[in-house]
Amino acid sequence: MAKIRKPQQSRSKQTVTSIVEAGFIAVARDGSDGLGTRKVADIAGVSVGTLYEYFANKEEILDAMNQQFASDVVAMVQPLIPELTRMPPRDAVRTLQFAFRDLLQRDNGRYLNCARWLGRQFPSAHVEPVKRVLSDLAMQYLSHNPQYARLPNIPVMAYIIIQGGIACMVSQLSEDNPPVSFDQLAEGLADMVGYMIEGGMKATS
Amino acid sequence: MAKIRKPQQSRSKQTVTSIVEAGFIAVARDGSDGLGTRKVADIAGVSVGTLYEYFANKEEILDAMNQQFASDVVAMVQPLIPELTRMPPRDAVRTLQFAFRDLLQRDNGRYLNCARWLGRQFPSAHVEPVKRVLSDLAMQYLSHNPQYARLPNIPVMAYIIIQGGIACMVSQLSEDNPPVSFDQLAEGLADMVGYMIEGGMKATS
Amino acid sequence: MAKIRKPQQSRSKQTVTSIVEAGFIAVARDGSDGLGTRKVADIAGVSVGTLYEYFANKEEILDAMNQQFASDVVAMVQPLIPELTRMPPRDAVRTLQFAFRDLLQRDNGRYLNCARWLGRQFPSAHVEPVKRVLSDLAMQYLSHNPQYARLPNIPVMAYIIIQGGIACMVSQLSEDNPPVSFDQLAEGLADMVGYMIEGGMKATS
Amino acid sequence: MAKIRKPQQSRSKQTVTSIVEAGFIAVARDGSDGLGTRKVADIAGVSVGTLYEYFANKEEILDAMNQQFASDVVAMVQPLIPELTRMPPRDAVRTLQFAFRDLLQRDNGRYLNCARWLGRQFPSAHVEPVKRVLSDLAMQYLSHNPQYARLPNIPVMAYIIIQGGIACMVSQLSEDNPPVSFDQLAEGLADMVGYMIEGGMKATS
DNA sequence: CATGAATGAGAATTCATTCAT
DNA sequence: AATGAATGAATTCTCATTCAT
Repeated sequence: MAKIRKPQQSRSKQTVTSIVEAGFIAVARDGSDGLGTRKVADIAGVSVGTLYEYFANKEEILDAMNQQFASDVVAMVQPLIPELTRMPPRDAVRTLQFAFRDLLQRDNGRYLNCARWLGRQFPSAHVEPVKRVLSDLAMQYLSHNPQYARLPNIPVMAYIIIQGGIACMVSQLSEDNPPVSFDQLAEGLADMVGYMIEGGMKATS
Repeated sequence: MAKIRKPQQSRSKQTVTSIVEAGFIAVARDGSDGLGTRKVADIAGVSVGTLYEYFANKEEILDAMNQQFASDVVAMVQPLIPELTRMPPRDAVRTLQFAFRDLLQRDNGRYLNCARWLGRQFPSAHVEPVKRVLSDLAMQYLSHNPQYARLPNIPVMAYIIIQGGIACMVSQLSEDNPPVSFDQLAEGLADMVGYMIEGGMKATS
Repeated sequence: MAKIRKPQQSRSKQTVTSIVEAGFIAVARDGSDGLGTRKVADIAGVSVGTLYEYFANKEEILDAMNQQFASDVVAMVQPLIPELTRMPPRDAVRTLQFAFRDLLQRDNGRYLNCARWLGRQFPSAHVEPVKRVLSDLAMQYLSHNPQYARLPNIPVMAYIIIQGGIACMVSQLSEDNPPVSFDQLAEGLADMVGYMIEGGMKATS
Repeated sequence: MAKIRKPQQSRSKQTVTSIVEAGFIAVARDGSDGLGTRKVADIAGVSVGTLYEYFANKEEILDAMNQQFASDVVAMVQPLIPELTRMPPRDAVRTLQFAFRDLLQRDNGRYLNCARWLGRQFPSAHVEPVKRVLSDLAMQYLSHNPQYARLPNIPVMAYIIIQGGIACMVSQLSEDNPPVSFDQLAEGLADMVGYMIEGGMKATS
């Protein structure tokens, strides 16, 4: 039953890390077919057996990758919150986008490739912390800028901006000949949020 | 080498159709694992051998599915254009969204499931006609509503609306407990476009 | 679901046969480790894939072997019944034992090796027909020799003779230097049954 | 090469014991798949490394289990001999059977499970001492009851009774719905021996 | 002495593709 | 044209055994 060992020595902790690492490299290299256990083990420089010492199956590797992504997102957003809350919406959106792009492109586009190839099976679980930090950001932003609190449909608009915004960024960054540059996209999204807020404010005034 | 026959007789054409059909059914039933050649052949009611008479490999079936999707999109949008061009932006966006939802959900969510499970490998090729018809729609809309032609950044905004909008819809329709209803989403996107246009118009006036 | 094809062409029926055949050969050659899918496929002269066309898994091959054994036992006992019922008990037991030995040693000890190596997992299922034919034999013997019907404990004695007798034969035939010869064993068992009947008859007279 | 230590200290002896113990527990729990080195080591509460300090390989653990079984049989039979030699045959057989059943069922059916799952590979070696004690029993019985010494075929009959009797007991105790109870079986075997002796005596008188 | 991380050959099973009929 | 039997490389996962610490 309790067959998977939690790493107890520092050597084994390193092994776990290198396997997850290898998972990212494999996806980056070979797309959605890259997550073969053999391939991952090879890249990690360990044997298949070792891989299975720490992960019950293929799935769990993907889970670990997810988890790492989620915590990296949190680690990126969290410290930005104070800064963002002091910006006007447009600037905040722009700033967040560039930060997000950097995250997506970090380590040879590690996360970008996952989003690209693994689609829906990538952010399968572990999205909770991400939702929490984004929700936290929204809350703090509103309490620092209470004038926006009377905007209508905040949850819906947030859903659109987040889901749509991320999709746009992933799409743009993945395309070989993107019809719009990332800067244009960022500016566009910022404008869009700006207009939306201005429009929404007027509508409820 | 030139082994794949182009179907020239009606029976053959029917076979090809049923294979592509089977592809959709398979994905709907078994997700991303559904596209096994055996499974598809079984569902189509033909033998594996027959399948390979018409498709050189697995890939080509997916291609054909893509192609059908693309032409269905075109077939859906094309006839709507005259109607849409006569609507105010908000209504046009809303109408388009509902039409798109119907398309995604047609035949037991055939296309929705493809977008859901096959991710980026689904709209791999054959997007050209889709781009063309959307671009056509935009052109015609602008020539019927010339006042919007001076909006800034139309291509960028279109990119955002289309990529982001589709992603939002697919996401919303795929979720088990979506945090926002489809109607709310449609209204939100419509508002967003509305605000954007109003804002953009003012900015350039 | 219905993935395993029932052989429809004569070629495939031959394939199934040769796979089961190979199962027996493999066990005879390599003991309990012989039932590897690869090994069996090799011996059968087919590829692993082909093996899995007809058997869902390893288990099913063993099942088929069982089934064949069971039907061979029935085919051996059935036609002997008329003859056996006309013999005195001692002779009947002896005759049956030699028939059984021949069956166990047929085809290079095919069944003997299975009993030897696979132990309890061999006669896992499909024993029903065997039980039926033995019970049939007993019935017919008693109705032809009604004087024995008043023997006490017939079911218990039958259990002992059958289970014990088979175990003795398998054991004797498997040993490299058996302490008793098969003929001695046969004679001994026959005597034992004889004494038992005589004793039992006297006890109830 | 001479790597395996003979346990010389009491702690080591305890370790060896607990490993063999674990072997029995593992088989009882998981059947023939239970004898994995990992599993045994876990149950024994030692590491795999330690296991290999005392046993060169899996085989040797099984050997040790065999050996223990053999010595337990001897330890059970030996002290019964004086008592048994003073009983009439029927009682002696019955007594021995119940003693044997107790041994098979001891410690949650430890030995019964081994006989059940490991089949022929269980009493692989180390049967010599068992044979010796049984032969000793027979000798002593005959010298205390010399009237039976003129029975014909004593070795053959003994073979049948022992091999057949054990098989019957293991079979009966292993079955979920045994067609005969253990008591019936014991009585039946006792009767059988009784009849055999009576018959045999008469035959040679 | 003891540990447990690491190994890697090998097992079962799948699946895209080919080919004889 | 159509069939479906056959293929075999590739994949996931296991387990007896070794070895550095």
